[in-house]
Parts: sequence; structure tokens; C-alpha cells
Amino acid sequence: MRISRFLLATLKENPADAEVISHQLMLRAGMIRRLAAGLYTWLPLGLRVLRKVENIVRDEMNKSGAQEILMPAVQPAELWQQSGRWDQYGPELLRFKDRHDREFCYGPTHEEIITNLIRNEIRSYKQLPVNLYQIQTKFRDEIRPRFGIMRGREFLMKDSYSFHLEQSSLDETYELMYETYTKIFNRLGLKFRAVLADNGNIGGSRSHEFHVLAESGEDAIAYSTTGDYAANVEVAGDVKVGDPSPDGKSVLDIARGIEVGHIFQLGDKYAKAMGASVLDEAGKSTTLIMGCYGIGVSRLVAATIEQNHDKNGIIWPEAIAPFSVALLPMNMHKSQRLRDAAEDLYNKLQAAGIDVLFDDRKERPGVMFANAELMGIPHRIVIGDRGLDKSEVEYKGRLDEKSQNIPIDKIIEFIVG
RNA sequence: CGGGGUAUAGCGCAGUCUGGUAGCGCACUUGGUUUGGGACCAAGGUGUCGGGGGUUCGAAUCCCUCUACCCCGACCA
Repeated sequence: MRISRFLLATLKENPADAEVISHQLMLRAGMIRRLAAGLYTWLPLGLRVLRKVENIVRDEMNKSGAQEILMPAVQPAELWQQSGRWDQYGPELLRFKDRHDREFCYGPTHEEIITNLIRNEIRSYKQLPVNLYQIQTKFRDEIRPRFGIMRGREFLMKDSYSFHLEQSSLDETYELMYETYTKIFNRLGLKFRAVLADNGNIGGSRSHEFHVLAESGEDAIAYSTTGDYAANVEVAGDVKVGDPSPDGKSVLDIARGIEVGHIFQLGDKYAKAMGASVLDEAGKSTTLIMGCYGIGVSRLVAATIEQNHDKNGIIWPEAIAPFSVALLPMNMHKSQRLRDAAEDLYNKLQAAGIDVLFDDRKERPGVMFANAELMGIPHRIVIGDRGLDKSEVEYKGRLDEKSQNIPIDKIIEFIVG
């Protein structure tokens, strides 16, 4: 991509209403723009990151054997009345009527819809277990949206739902999802922790939350300093630093976290209320049991920035960087030789399948450096007349202290390798 | 929903107390000089001063009212 044709929307100054660093940097780097409270437009730079996160989530879900579907965002009230949540959910549920005066809501979650699907489609125990997921925009009319995309009202979520005949099968899928989530957050390069969690108003029995560790996190998590125990303080109760750990190992410490994933065992709550059952081996009708598993895809983008930034801007992990390489020519307008060499390298980088952002503007070097760093591009290639005399370009990783000179015909393998 | 605050150019702000018809920085446009860390000079465009109502000869400024947004608390991926 040439910057001259890219909707670059960087800001020098911090917008006044951005409180946390990820919100500030997402605005300054030109990733998002606010439309109304908790509602954001994803600009090209931001959407590139969001899509990469989404694809990692999708890839690992597929590898786990889950199947992708897409359910309607708009849901009829009747299903919510069947589960009992139409009256329980409260004003967080955005409700409205269509032209025929029928009641609907914009889905904040999809237990009712998936249970309705399964009760119509699944007849036999032989079709179980099944795990279906979608990646979709949700809406929750939060009391107080804040921190930009971190707690928006509209957000992108991966939600999956598994159905089983027996608890042992649910346990297996639950463990599989636990492992899948671990793989996903590892691929994203995040420091995170899985903790015992409260079930909230989704209901059910067993649940774990996955928290990205960050000072700005809205949750407090208590964990054993040497053991495996870790729990949301909501669950751990009235604990403080230094208390003995419930697992008997060492003592508790408390850290702050951003909840980016949550896995639940729901039991038969929805299947029972909505009549989802199959015939078992003995030909007897049996109510299904269910698990559900969520990941805040858009929130992950913000959480990643909370964990990866410096005074110059964002530091994207390679896996989700909007561009892998920033190609910065120094005063290209003054040298045809340099222009030719830069264009040639740009084409070769693209041909090698590298996401490259070519700064073809007539800008001063400092502006190019500052923009590339703000946007958090992992690799920087500076190409100038000085280096061309020796057939070299200058390379610097986003986290490197110093740059190094690399022969121009070796730079691609240097970056790929 | 309770408590606190803000609203003036795309962004950041001053001007409001003490009414006189809107300004600064960044960004943007044009020309020139620059060019290895967010350049400089010159010229230029930019506003329903959040909306409505009122007071006044005159309102960004005073009064009433509505709205939006932000921060602190309870909910959540």
C-alpha cells in the first residue's frame, strides 16, 4: 500500500476525551473514530488489525473442530420469552418493534438463537457433540461505555456454543476450548491469565475468564504466586495481597486484567427452558447440556495495545500488525535513482507476500519515522542515496535500539527469516 | 440512574467573570526555501460559538430550557 493512496489519519495531539493509552493511540494512529457513545467506525488501519485478530481466532476455532455459522443480529422476542430472559435482561438489551409491531432485540449474545437452531436440527445423539461459532457484531446498551473500543456498546465478538448428551462430553469440549483460547492468546503475543470466574447472568455452573494483564484493566484477579490458583476477586471474595492461597500453595497476589475471553458450562438451562432434546441410544428423549465460549475480538485489539506500546506509539506483535514493513525513502523526489530503487524494492516486498506500507509522500524523514512508529509497524526499511552507493538499505525493528545496514538484495530474506 | 465536569474551525485550546459581533497552535490549500527524527517564510480557506427560547440597542459571554459527550460508582466479551 502506498501512503499517498491510504486513508492515513494520524493526529499529533491526543483527543481530549481519550483516557486510556489504547484509546489515545487508536485515535492518534487513525484506527478508529467515534460516532456516538460506545460506537466506533473502524478506519482502514484499524480494520486491518481487527481482521487479523479475527482470522487467528477463526483459524484456531476451526482447528478445534468447531464449525462457523452466522446468525441474525436481530432476534425475535418470543425466543427470549421462552428462555425467560426477556424479562430478566434489563435495559442493557436493546429492544424495538418492526412495522408489524412485533418485538425484537439486537442480540447481545445468542444462546436463545442457537438453542432454537439445535432443537430444530439435531435429532439424534449420533449428531453430538457439536460446537458452532460465529464472529459477529453484538450490541449491549452498556450503562457506561468507556475507554474507546475497550467497552463499546457495539463490539465484535466470537461466540460459540456446544451441545452434548453427557457431562463428560461437555467437560471435554470445555477443556478443548480452554486449550484453544490459550493458543489464540499465545499467537497474539499476549501476557494473559485464565481465572475462575463468576457466571454472571448467562447462568450455568463452571466458568473461566481469560484476562490480559494490564494496569488499566477493569477487573482485579487474585492468584497464587507459585501455584496454579487464579480467580477473579469477585469469586475469590474479600481477599488481599499476602492472604494464603486456597490451593495451599504460597500466598495470593493481586493484578489487574482486561477480560477478553470467557468460557462457561451452561448445563441444561437453555435446553430445558426451550425444549432442546435428542433421542439417546435407548431411544429415550434426553435434554441436551450446553457450553458457551466468548472472545471479545475488538476488545483484544485494545488490550494488545495496552500491553504493547511506548512513548512513540503502538508496538504491534507481528501476527496482527496492520502492515509488516514500513518502506521509507529519504527525499525520494530529489533522486530518480532512489525512486527507481524504492519502487523496485516495494514491488519485490509485495511479490514476497509481505504487507508493506510505502511512504511515497514528499515528507521529511522525521514525519515518516514518527508516523511509522505511531502506527506500530514492526519492521522499518529506510532507503536513501547514501546507502544505495553501497547497495544497502537500513533496517530497524520497532523495538530495536539501533538500526543496521543490510544489502538491498538480502533485505527480504532478512525480514522473512 | 446517582455524583462531578465539558460543549467555540478537522484536532488541541483561549475568549465567558467585566456583553460591543471570534482568536491561537496543529492540520489543510498555494508558492518558495529546506530535507536522517513530527521544518521555515509568505499568502489563503475554514466556524449555524451544541440546539431552542428569553433579557438587551447589541449575547460565545447574562437568564431559562433541552441535548450530546467525558470522568467516578453498580453491569459485561
